[in-house]
Amino acid sequence: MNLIKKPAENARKPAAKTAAAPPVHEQVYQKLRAQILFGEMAPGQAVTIQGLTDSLGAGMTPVREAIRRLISDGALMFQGNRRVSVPVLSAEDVEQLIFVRRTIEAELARRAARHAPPELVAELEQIDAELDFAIAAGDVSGYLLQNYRFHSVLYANSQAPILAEMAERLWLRFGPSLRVVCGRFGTQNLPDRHKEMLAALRAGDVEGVGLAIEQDVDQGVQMVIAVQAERAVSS
Amino acid sequence: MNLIKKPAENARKPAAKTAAAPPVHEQVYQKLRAQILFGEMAPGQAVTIQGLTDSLGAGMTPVREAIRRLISDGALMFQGNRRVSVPVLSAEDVEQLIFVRRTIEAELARRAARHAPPELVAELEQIDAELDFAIAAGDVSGYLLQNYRFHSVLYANSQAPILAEMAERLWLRFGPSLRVVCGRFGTQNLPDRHKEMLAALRAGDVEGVGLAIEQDVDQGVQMVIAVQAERAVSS
DNA sequence: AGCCCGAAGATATGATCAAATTCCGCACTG
DNA sequence: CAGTGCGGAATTTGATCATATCTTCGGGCT
Repeated sequence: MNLIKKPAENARKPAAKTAAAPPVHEQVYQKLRAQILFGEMAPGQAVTIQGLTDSLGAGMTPVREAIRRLISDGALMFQGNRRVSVPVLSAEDVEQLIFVRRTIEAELARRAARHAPPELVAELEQIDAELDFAIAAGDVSGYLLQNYRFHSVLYANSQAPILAEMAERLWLRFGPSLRVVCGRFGTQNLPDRHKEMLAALRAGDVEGVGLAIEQDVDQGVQMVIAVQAERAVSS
Repeated sequence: MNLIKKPAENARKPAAKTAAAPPVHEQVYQKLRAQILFGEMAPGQAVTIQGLTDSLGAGMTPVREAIRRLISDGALMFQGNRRVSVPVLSAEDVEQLIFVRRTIEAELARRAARHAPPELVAELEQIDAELDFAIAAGDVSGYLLQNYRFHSVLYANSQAPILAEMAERLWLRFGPSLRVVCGRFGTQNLPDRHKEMLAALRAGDVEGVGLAIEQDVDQGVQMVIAVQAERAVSS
């Protein structure tokens, strides 16, 4: 058997309730999720279980579970013959996704706007400022992170957890493509409607908030479509 | 590394390629999915891994993966302390779900209507006939199955796989509650808008098809809400 | 009532089996 | 003689299971 006894000395948990570490499969899921969401994985890239077991230092069962969840999320794709990869969005995919994103995210924005506490407005302004800073600095990762946070925080305050979760899933599908867009256009040329949205939010203009978010979604997706078109020409 | 190299004799499998059985975790997923979709599991019912490993005769790894997928689908719920159960829909849940269902399913119906081959119409008529038969016979399981098939076949022909998949997920959330509704009202009092929808489909009335499906969804959800209200009173 | 202990169940690992892709050498053809 | 395609072994990776450890829950004892 194994001669080396495994280091069990960390087994002594302090008597205080130290937030009970989340299970490994959850940690793996969150890590992979972040990697996909922020474009650390390219569309089409292959994902192997064994590769992740040692890059993340986890056993295969937790990695397996995380991958299944991400496939169900649409963040990864099962390629028939038991291979897994990061999906490449087709024009049809984008067309369907934009429909749902517009509907759901606009609704979430309206709901958040309907009872937005002042602290929420302040937090969003803070995030948007950091976003502008990242754009000015040409910091692609920072841009992707803050842009995500802006929407995510807004939706988390819409009192509609199911819709918010659906929106998060949709963002997961766009993550890899968004990174490609940034690589192509740089951060300078990525307009958003956050300022308009914040103005409407301060004014209590619920419909205006929804409209601004809808246009924001549109603009983001337009960039993806533009890059797709370029790719199609060069192929 | 392991110093003992195992011989690794290659046992050549018989050449009979008999339809390549799907992996166990997929089979388990499909079975559980069907059980939830057709109301064989009650809302609130606890689900244990070990219970499934022997009721389905599978190992725990495949069962685990199937459960994670279903949790991600919203068909099961992770109860914080490592327990898993069939979710109970709250009034807020239903309110959010109805919004998405109306939007997505109406859109799917319109897309299917836009290029519906005659065979599709025939197939839907066939299914609707079987549905009526199940209603007349008071066959709850048959009703749930055929009602699901009616929508599922329609959406599968909408040339929008991503939207169709989202619709399937939404149906999974309603499955357990629908069974409860049938138990409460019987099959006799479950009106649908399938006849109107088929008429519009035959007439090529795209908007009419969308409207009929929207009303069909509404009616189904109204029943769920009604039962919820009853429960709330009795609690 | 509070505490301890045992049982049931969940999490995680590593081993083992199976499949698929890759790679390499060989023969065949132009 | 060189290039090309084919077949099979070797390697890589996925799938499944058996097992060990840890958590949580509930019952019984003080």
